[in-house]
Amino acid sequence: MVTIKDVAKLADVSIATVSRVVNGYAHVRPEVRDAVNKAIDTLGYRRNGLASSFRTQQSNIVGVLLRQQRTPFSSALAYAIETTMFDQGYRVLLCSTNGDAEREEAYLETMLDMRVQGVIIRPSGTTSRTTKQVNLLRERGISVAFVDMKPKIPAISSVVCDNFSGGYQGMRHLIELGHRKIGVVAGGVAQKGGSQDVGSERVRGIRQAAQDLATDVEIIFSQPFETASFDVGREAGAAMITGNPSLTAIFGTTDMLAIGVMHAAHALGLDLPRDLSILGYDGVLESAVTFPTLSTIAQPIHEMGQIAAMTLIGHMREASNSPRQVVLENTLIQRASTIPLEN
Amino acid sequence: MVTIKDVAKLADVSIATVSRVVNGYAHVRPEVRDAVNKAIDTLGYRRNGLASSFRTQQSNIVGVLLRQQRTPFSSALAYAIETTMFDQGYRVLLCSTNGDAEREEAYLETMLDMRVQGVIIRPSGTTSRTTKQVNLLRERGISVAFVDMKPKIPAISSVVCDNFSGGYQGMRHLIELGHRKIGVVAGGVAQKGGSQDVGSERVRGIRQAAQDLATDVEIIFSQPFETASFDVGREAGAAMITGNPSLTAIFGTTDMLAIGVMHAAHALGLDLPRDLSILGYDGVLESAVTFPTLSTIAQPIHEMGQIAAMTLIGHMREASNSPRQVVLENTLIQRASTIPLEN
DNA sequence: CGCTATCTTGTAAACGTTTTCAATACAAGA
DNA sequence: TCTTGTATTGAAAACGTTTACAAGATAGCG
Repeated sequence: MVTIKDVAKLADVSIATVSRVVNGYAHVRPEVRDAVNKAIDTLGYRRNGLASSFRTQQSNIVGVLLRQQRTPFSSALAYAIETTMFDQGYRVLLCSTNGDAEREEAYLETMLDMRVQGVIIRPSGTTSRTTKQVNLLRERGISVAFVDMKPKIPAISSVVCDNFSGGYQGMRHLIELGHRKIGVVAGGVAQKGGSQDVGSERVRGIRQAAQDLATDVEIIFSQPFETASFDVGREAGAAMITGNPSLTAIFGTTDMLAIGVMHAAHALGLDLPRDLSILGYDGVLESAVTFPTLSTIAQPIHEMGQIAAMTLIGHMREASNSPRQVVLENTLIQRASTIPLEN
Repeated sequence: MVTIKDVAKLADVSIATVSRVVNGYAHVRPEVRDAVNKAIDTLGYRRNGLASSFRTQQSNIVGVLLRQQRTPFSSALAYAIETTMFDQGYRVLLCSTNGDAEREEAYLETMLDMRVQGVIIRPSGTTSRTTKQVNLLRERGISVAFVDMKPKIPAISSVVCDNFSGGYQGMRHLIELGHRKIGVVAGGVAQKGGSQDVGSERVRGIRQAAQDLATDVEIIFSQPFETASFDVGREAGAAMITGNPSLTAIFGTTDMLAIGVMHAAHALGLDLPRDLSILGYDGVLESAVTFPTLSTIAQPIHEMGQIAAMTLIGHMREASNSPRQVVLENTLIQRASTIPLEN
């Protein structure tokens, strides 16, 4: 393996000069620079990143810890973060833990080991473990940012969507369409009672909208599910529809949930959207391909990832940057699954 | 930051001994070992991974280069690779390039810089660039494995599905159901004429099955699309259905394509699956949530990722391992979208 | 021409670890 | 007791870079 020394020898300069050329520093005579570059080309020299990372104690790597289950949302978010980081010269160590404590532990060690410059965490609902992890990271001077969940410790930057407002908007949409008897299949709700999780927030928004906007609205809630999968949606949807035949709309607090409900409705022979309006939440790819296409409260997933990445980078580059809490708005995408109530 | 020296001083041993303890080598007296461990705990010492990676020139990181567009398939594959690698003690540098040459270049440099131990590549159809990249990697002694595409260079291990057989199976399924006039919306076909790409293979299988299994089958092919998205499927599906009203089945060579076709059919007022059977290919999550649920030729995505990872690890640990070409079978998942032809 | 400021370059010292080599201690066998 | 082999340990040399410091060269200025 050809090292800086070989280049120095061939170009007849010192290794310091080669290093300066490689790193693009000023104060190198053009002839010398050219000679060095020629030597580099001749030998096919390539800086040993392990050595330079070691020397500078900078890895240019950031960890992305995705605790929640692998979902379309997660992967879209990861992708947004990765590309943004890439453009800023950072590389991403992706850590999908599925909430497995052991795996988290190991990943955290890797990150510490690699001296990652920063970490973006999408925490799951339960945060006791998270807090400990975050403290460990910050003790070592590693910047941390949260995405999709507000931290309990306010000293940490975060980027979240306003799930309360999103729930509110969704409910308003349904009410404005004339629906008065509305089912809500709620998922993504932390079981430990932490009320900051996205699911609970959405439900809060839904409640508030019902209270604000119409006196005659009746909401039927499913039990609050922790997981928000297609299967959960299908089962809860089936139960809800058969148990409450007079429902005219169902709001799933997740697209996958809503899609599950849609299937249940189909299976029960309902004609969608005529017999039942269905509204989702997330705006993931899948919501665009259902039949009928799913109206949904869309999250700006890409923007979330982007802003989270840029925020973290801000902290990494300037440790004194004060933390900031970014809240993004969700927006209703009206597609075919929600229609006005026929009287 | 506390280093091995601090530990050595506190435990009153040499740094060599500390290193031995940290790395779990034999030949350390139990008392000494305990003393060192105590010192480590007291000081909160943690090995500097950058330093040890540098010293050993081993990063324990593998690159995963996903060239093709971000799709459910891609992310499922990435996840499978990541978890397998994790279990084997490796970490993954995820490189989504979307086929952007500049991005690929930069990622490749990062990988070389970081001295990744190996790289898994899912190449896109066009392989001229790939070949150059692979050579560059191998020159530096970095193991390479392909996933989802056979390499032109046979010296490289690969894991692929038998797309020919998959196409064949799909066609057989439709023929056995009695369909004789079948549309094929073909995507994922490399434009450069390389016939080894998955799309072309599937089409070959389809052709062969038609030839083998029935004399009276008529196939209407769409143009071969490079992308295999929902939108492409919808448009091609609409054109195909309106242009050939007597079709009784359509085979999309990708789930997203088939889902697009399904939408087109819905939009044209067809009653699915009665009026038209639709078959997909991939077995991604989305195929299970359509209405009607999509019959599909499922790829063992997780297994592919897993085997690719293990194969690469094999090469990394034992450079003399001879390359192997693994071919996995696709299997038909019959759901609701394909039904026997009513006479 | 001499002085000073600025450019350019090289020397050498880190960075924190792993690992080779040699030295010591100790136990077992003769 | 002497020898020999083995277990345990430490000293010191890497690994390839970056960078502080110093020194020499050059240019600008009076």
